[in-house]
Amino acid sequence: MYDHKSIEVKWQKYWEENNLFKADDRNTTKPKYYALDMFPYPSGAGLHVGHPEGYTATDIISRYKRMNGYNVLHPMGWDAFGLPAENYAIKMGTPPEETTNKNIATFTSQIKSLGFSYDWDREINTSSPDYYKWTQWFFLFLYKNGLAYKKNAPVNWCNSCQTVLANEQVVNGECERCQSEVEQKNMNQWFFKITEFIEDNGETSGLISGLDKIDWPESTKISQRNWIGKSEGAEVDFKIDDFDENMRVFTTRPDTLFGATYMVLAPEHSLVQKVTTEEQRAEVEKYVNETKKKTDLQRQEDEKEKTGVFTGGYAINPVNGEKLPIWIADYVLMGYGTGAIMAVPAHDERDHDFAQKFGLEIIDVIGDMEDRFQKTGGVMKNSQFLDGLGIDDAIQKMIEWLEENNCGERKTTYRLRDWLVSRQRFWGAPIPIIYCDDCGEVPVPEADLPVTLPTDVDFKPTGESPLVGSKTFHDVTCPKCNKAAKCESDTMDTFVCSSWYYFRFVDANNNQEIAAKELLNKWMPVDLYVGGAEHTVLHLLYSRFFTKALHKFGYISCDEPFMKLRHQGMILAEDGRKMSKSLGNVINPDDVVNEYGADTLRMYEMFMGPFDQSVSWNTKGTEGIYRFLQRIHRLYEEIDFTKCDCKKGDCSDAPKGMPQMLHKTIKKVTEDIENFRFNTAISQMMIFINHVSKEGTMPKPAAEIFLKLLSPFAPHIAEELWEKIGHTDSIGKEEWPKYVEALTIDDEIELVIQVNGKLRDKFNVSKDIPKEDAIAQAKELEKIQNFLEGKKVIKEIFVPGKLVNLVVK
RNA sequence: GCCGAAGUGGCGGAAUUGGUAGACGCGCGCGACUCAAAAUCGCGUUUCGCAAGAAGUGAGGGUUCGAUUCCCUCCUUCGGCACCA
Repeated sequence: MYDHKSIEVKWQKYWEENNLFKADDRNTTKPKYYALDMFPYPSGAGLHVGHPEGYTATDIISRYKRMNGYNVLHPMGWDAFGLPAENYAIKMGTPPEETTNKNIATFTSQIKSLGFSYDWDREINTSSPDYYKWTQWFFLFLYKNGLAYKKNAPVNWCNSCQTVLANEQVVNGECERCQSEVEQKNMNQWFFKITEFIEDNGETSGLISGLDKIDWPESTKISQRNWIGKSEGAEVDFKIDDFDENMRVFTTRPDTLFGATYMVLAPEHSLVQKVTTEEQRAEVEKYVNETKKKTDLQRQEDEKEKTGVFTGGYAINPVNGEKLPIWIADYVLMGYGTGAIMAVPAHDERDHDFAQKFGLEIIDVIGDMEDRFQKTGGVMKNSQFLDGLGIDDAIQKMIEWLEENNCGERKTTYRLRDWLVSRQRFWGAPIPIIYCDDCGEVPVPEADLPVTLPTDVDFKPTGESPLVGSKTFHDVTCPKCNKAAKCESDTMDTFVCSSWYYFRFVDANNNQEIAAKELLNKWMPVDLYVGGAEHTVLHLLYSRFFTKALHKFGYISCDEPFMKLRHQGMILAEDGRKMSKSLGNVINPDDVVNEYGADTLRMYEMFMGPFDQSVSWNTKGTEGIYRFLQRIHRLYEEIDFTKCDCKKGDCSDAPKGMPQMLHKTIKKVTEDIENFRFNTAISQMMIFINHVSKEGTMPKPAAEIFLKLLSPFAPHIAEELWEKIGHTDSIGKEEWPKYVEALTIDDEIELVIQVNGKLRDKFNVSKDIPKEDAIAQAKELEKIQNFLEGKKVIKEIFVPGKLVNLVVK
């Protein structure tokens, strides 16, 4: 009987006691393989069935790679800082540390019950001082190299969470966490200079070009490129009429400069006051104030209808001296380009809408276009020295002209801004900076790290970090002059902690350095990284930035962290909706493990559908897998190997199609694992077992090979049956089976006969049948003759080993 | 609006250097075993049709001896971005 409970406990214990999954730091002969999961946030809800999907995939690969002779690093840890634990503290008074540790304990036992081959000696927890000491070290590393700086800046402020958010955490003008409206607020905040690495930086490949050398889903790369948002064009100076001052604009279409008919400033632009005339002042101020009150969300709601006000001022077009009225409008954003534009209503859709609404002039400067707003096709007109040129040539010529005449220059602009990392929260890594009245901003000396979180804290949010209220934390002495000073009271965005954790795994217990250099160079980069697609921009972009920073300053030799990336699809509830507590449709992995076992859960999640696709859970499907495992178990109990009469280890002399079935299975499973097609690997194993059941016999070598193929997917039952058929050591130590290509091809094939491309008949024949014989035999067939009657065969097509197609008329 | 992914039986899905559409699993039907049930095993299961046969991979066209696969037009769903000049 297949007793999954006792089997799974038995082998998990065996693996642990025999230290089977330790990555070997000292081995120099085996090639290394670093297989990494996105480490989870240990939430109070416990493990979700979505977690083991990715974990099973990396576990299959890890076990497979070990059997192929690799030295595998496969670690797990906890992304443990974050708001939920702190919010719980606010509500219930329980310290976040306590909540977090409790959740970690739950996650640990849940994950361990699934039999993943993690090297638990390297377990990390971002909220432990042993870890965040190095997060703080990383901050100082960036600071010392000019990549971390403080500035007063308008920031996204969530009034409900009482903290600043990164641009990436603002979704539709709302806080991604609590969905309350996000306000703009000026605050003094820490930033990381991610923009330094957009383009190649010395020897270090940039965030854009680096994408070309990594094996990631194309859609993820495109998202990253879009997020970076590179635009090439020019900045152009327009003289302001009556003032000795320039208004600088950014444009990607300098070719359309002769078509500019008005100018627009963002309402927050510093020139607004200056250019506004007395007659227009009241109206302008009213508009500016209205805009200030509007949140991003409201601005988006108004998207359809353009609004704006004429300032009364004029600017001079540098190419033709035209006087252009200067307007203010909120469709021009202060945060992008220069916060000012030249408007070309003939060739920009937004400017066109605006000009139509306010009756402004529209001058066409490109003819023969399919779409006037597209940058394709067309010939310049009404543009003096550009007339007759194509758009691309005109852009180049105009930029040259601007540069020669000192009124503009070539310019590339990016959407990506520097990363704002300050958070006014408690449950995060404290920023290791001290403010001294005499010495100013002083980094905490490395020897004094970690700056630990205090315990005398009131968690109620005040708009300042709860750390401000802690006497023990806040009051310190200046490391330079020893006078009384204040410690920075903000903590770091939790994304900082999770952007470098994969470096820590290579040397997780080192208390001298972030990780020993030789181990960084031994294990990095990560060979395979698996996790949800929701981290497409944030986490992955930040991690790449950190890697590039370390590379640039000589700490590591790779400049991309994750060579191969795969996303798992989402697992939906049986009803096709997202699993959620409120809908009551959540599947708890513990229940599945309890009822059917870890092997069933693992295999079912791999069998559900293509790995990267969302699929609905189906309880009947888990039963199907359970039945499959029971069937295997029964087969191995009942089968009598003494009946097997083949002598060779690869079963090439076994009877009844067994060699082909076996070698096809080895080939299919091997290739499917390599290509992340776990669902079809499993179906091939089912085909194999169906075949064997039908035959009622299986040669022993085939039985052994099959268990090896099964072992990465369902390791517990594989170990158990491996023992049952007489082995004393772990199946994980075996070598991965090899297939013989010639044995994967059946001697006899089913030759398909088509008439006019339609299947009419088929017959079994040797795979090597020559064309003439095949066609002659096909024509003999009764069914085929019926179709040929009274007609003429005008063409005969033969695909060796596959089909004959007779074209008749 | 833009970018991306995807549309195949009752369901999840398989098959793409163009070559038997529906592998494998679920569900369902029939049968065997059983006093009975469960489990298990066997057979069947795209639709219409008694059959021969016909239709069929979101819709419509095209290329081809042959298209789920390639090309064009369109529709739908999901995911991401969103006044980025």
